[in-house]
Amino acid sequence: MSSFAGRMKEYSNISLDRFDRENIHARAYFLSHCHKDHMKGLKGPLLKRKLQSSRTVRLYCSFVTKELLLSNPKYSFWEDYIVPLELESPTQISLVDEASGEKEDIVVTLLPAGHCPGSVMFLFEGGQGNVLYTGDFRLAIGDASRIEYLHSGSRVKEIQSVYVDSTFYDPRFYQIPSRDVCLNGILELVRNWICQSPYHVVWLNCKAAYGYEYLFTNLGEEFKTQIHINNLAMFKKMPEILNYVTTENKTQIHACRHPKDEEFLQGNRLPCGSTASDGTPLQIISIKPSTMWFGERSKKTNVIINVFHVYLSLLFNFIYFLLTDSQLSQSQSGCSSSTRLSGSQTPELFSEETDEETSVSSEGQQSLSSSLSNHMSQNQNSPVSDTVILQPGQSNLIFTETEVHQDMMDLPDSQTSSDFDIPCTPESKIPGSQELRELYKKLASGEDLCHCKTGCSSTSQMMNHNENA
DNA sequence: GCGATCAGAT
DNA sequence: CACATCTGATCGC
Repeated sequence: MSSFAGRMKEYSNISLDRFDRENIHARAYFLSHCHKDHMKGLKGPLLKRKLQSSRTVRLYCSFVTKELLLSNPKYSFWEDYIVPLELESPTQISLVDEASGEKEDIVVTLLPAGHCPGSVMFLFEGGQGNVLYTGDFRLAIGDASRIEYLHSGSRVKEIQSVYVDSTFYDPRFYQIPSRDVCLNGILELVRNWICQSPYHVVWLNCKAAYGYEYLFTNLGEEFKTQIHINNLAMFKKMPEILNYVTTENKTQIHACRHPKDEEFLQGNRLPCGSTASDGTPLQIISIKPSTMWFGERSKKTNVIINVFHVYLSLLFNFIYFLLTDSQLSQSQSGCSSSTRLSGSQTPELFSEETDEETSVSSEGQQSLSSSLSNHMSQNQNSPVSDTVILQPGQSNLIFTETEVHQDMMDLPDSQTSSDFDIPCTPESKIPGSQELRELYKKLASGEDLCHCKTGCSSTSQMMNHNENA
């Protein structure tokens, strides 16, 4: 769950993905995507009243997010207060204090985040520098380098702070399979199941509101069918999705939901209630698309497939791309800067120093060697800082998820602080701190990293077959 | 009767 | 315990 309080230090009079408490008084609201844990407060009466009394405050999001939001009647009061923005189209926004008339202009650019339909990252440019808020995102290697608005000419823009989804900021999530690998695995699995008889059906156990659409469209296209879902309202203006979904239940592929869907499955029934008309019991394979391939121990789910988030090695790649390269271009272009890169050009991410003062974003000069592991430990009875500076210069990395894992760099040799074990991705291993160190050095030296194994088509790599299934 | 918060669940 | 929710109990207005 997102633990981000809603405000960024550079532009503190706007709120993102949080709309409760103090955020109500922001001069503008930004919604990165339409998942509930990023919408806290968004249907609250306090916010509703604020909208009616303000002449200037608006909610900014993508067109698709607006459509998804308004398809839920609980949010229909937003209709007149949403300003949808095109992707990759810098837009100037005036942030007005209605009491004093004081005004600040910023330019915002929406960048596709690859997390679910309509999901974006926000790039803000203004008097307090360039700031990137990623929301939840799932990019592949190389994607960031293709985003025009992260560049200025041939160089990467200097980014003051990155507010980043850190859900999988943990060595145990070093590798998770790519979307393509997952999709191909599902296609193969579904093909081998539904070809057996008309009574062999597939149930996709989709927990979140959005994010499975690429599954629906690909399955629909591959098997020339539609996928049964509970209702179509949210996709009514998205024909490219609507073509592949239906509310009629005569299909072999279902993604329907019911509060008691587990009970339905016990009785060989789908959550939509459908059974074979001639009384033949359905053979149901249940597939759970989730980032958490290990979370289901209840015998109910046959196969778990992962979706949604970026994973650690890619996160490093992304952060490296943003932070180091912009610093590099800064020094190369001779811009005024107090920054100097060390000889190796390798940030001391894994320094053993214990200088606490480097942890929080202080003004002015910062140490070249702020330690990541320091920020992971709860010494001095203080809460874990969600700000980590891992870069020479002024760039900050700020996590927006629940908590930063305590034992980030402590595996596997000195496994002391972990209260529980998370199984590794099937057939991948946990990288030790030495391996991570080397990975980071490779990233810093600009080596191209590709994690595709040759011939990695095996579905077993991504699927966790439950023995009781 | 609604919202906020929390425990418990998948 | 993590995902992204959803449901139900309890408390306060």
